[in-house]
Amino acid sequence: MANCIKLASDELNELLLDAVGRLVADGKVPSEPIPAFKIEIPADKTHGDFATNLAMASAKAFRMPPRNIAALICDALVLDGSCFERAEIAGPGFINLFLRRKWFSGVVENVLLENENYGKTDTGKGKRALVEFVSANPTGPMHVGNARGGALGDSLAEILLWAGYDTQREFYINDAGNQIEKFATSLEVRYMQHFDPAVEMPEDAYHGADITEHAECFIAEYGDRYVSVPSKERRDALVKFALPKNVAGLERDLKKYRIVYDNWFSESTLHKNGSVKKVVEQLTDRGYTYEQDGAVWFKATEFGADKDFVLVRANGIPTYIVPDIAYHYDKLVTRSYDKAIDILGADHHGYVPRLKAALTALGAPAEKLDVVLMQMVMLMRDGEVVKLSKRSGKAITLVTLLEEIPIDAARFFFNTREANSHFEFDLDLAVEKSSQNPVYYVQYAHARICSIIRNIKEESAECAVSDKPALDLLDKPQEIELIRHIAALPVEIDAAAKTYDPSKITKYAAELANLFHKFYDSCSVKYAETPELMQARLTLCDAARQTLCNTMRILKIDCPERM
RNA sequence: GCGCCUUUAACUCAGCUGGAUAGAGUAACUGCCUUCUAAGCAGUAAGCCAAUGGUUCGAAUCCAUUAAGGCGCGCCA
Repeated sequence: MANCIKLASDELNELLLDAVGRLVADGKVPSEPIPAFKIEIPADKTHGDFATNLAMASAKAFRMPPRNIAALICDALVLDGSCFERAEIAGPGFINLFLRRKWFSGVVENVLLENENYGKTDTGKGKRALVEFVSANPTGPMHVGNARGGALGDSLAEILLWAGYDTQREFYINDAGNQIEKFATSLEVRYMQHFDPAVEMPEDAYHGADITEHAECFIAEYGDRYVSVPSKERRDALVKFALPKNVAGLERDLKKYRIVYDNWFSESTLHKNGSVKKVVEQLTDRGYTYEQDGAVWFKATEFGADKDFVLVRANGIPTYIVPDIAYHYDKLVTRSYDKAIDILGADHHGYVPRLKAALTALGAPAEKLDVVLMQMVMLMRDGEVVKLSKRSGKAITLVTLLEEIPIDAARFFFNTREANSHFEFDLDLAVEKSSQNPVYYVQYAHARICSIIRNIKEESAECAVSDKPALDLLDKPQEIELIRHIAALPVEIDAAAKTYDPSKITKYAAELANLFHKFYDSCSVKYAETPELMQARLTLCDAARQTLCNTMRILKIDCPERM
């Protein structure tokens, strides 16, 4: 039987329910429904391995003081044959439970049995999930916000995989619509400027150097062949030339960031196969649209949104949200994912209810769409905010960022905060004093463990005194603490998957590293009192290494064996 | 004006669907390498949990109001 916190917690839940059931049967407490109660892991270790507020939560229902109820429950608890050794009453009526020594040895054995799979759960078994993230505009380079979204989305997808979901990563390419028109205009102007400097770039077009480069490459290949053709032909040629290069660039840069997508989904396919048109038609057929000032509006307020919005402009061109609706309809209905997750910037928050309203109106299961809103990244340099501006061409791009700071650091750092918190990214700190970054602390722990194992294996070939290490020799507080935390990985992964929060995993990793460093400091492996103890500790080191390595694999961070 | 997010130590942030003396990392100060990696460990100092009311056995956590900051509210995406 695999030992982990999750199973112990489940077992405790049953034991408690049994005990209360007996009390009710014996008439010691009134026959009332048992109120919801919590089983938690106390922060203070003297409060046991688990604690429950059952007695306090049921005080009202049983009309008795919490401590009296706690005493009755403790008497009625049958711990024989369970993984618990004893129960104590504490504070205002908490019941604290202590695990048996043997349980801890089981944890270590289990990690080494499961190895690179330790931590995986089957919570999402049989369910398909899609995580869409970054989906940066292909008209220009990616910015720092995309760096956060990338680290977040990619780690989240990995967490879902570990939690048992059949998960895919997807990038949505906005290769149609107004942005592409603007892209075309920008390219066209740069192209024409080469032959006639008097041509001016509109204020709202893209002024970046990348546009000029594209134009120059185009000229190198085609020369003035497109100067005197109709504008449409020229624009199409330029876009057809530059856009695939940009998309390939996105793919290449993201790969450098260790992000590889399962799907690249083109918006243009939704136009070509008629899905976009169908959205408007279907909403109209169902009577959810109306005309006003020559535009087609969707009655979003009938589906819980704050206001109606335009689907088709007076000029006959649909707004950006129509292909988005078609796209999400495709995820939820055509491809029928059980879970579709979008990672979006917080500036999209008003847009989410509208999208969902339209999906609901189309009969799609909008509740299967979960949007993780990510707050802005504030870049700080010299104590001042660095403003991001795509137009100025001077914005810090993802590529520049990754040239400045190690990828390990970036991926870890962006996942140290919840998506929902504003992120202050100190460039000076990340660049100059990168050793302060917690990622090094975690990697150092891994390298240290490897070093210990390496040393012992080199020096004493006979380090294995028996096939089955005497793991119950591990009883120092630092050893127990370490094991307890190792045992928590599967719960932590489930929690991260449930709340869509990879920062739980970075916190877990940092805590694990910390507990290892403490263990290292007080429990020598090489100079253990007996060979048996040395072997037991060596085994624990290996389990800690494996656990640390697994969390770092989730975050796609290197596990260095030497530092 | 309306909506979303934020406000906890000097700085950056945790605090899990209300629970036991409010935590961590930086920065500051003090110890610890003639033994496995000191990128480490141990310790000290540092808080009116933005403010005020409310809900109850119990609130940093839930509710209301206020204040400060960020972001939205387009026939832009």
